[in-house]
Amino acid sequence: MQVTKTLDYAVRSLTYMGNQPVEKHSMKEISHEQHIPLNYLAKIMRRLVKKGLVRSTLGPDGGYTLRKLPNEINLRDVYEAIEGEIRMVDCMDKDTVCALYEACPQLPVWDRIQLSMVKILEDTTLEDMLKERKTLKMNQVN
Amino acid sequence: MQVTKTLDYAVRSLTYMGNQPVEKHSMKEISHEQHIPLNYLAKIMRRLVKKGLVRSTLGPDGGYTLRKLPNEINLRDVYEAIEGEIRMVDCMDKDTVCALYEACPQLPVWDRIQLSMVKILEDTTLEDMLKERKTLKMNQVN
DNA sequence: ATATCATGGACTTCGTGACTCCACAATATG
DNA sequence: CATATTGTGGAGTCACGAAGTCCATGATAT
Repeated sequence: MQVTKTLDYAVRSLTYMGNQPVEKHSMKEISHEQHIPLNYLAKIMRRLVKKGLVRSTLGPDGGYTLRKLPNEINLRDVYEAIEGEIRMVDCMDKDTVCALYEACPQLPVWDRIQLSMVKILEDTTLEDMLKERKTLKMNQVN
Repeated sequence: MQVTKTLDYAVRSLTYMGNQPVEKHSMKEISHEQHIPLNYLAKIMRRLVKKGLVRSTLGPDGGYTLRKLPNEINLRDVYEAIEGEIRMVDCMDKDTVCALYEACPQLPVWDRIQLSMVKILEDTTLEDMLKERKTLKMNQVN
């Protein structure tokens, strides 16, 4: 029930990109600015590319660009790009068979929690997070 | 972000006990009825005893008894007995220092999710789960 | 042609979930 | 009192996945 470092890295990379005026960012830049191990970041970025959240260009002056606007990328997309489908318990997988399924007392609870979690993730875009951060910063200054 | 088997075992043991007319249940009985490895169940029960959810008696005819009524035991108690304090990200730990804490864009989101999860867990008692199960069963029969 | 970027795979390390095993302590019953 | 029956508590095993490293390869701007 914990947020992995990998997911944290992904979110940080994306919010960083969304917050910069420039469009293109090299792995080196992101790695350095966000303190993420370069080689590990490479693996993370590939998943974001595969999911279509980010476009990559090769060669010198290559790098990554957000494929959508920050207000069009929600956290559910990011979560699923990194962790795969959201599933609180294995028996929620339709391929898994559980003898108790029909009468399982727990399932409705985990389902409720999962639904509320998914809703919050869906309702939160990169832009929301960046706005919230700026508000926090202003509060800090005053 | 998954429910561990251990937590599942704990919940199943408790709901099983809460659903039986008898008060006392041996590890053997619970293990057999709920298909939980005996030796592993022993470790789980220890945590429930330590947290005060269950009382244990030794010797022949010994076993475990719920210390409260099923409507007085909520899932948060069970969760924390098994997994410890609920915390989505490590930086929510007050002993952990994070340089970005004040301006972290993600923290509010994980916090919202954690709060909604805790609320659902707190609002759900063993009795709630058992009632829900019975409803499900009836639906199944009809 | 070469330096600079991302890609993709193999590999290592470490922690933890899910167990097992066993010696020990308490206690009910004959 | 002896013994069988129960839970206690600690050590140890095993597999898997998160986190991270390394490197050969492929694309491309200059």
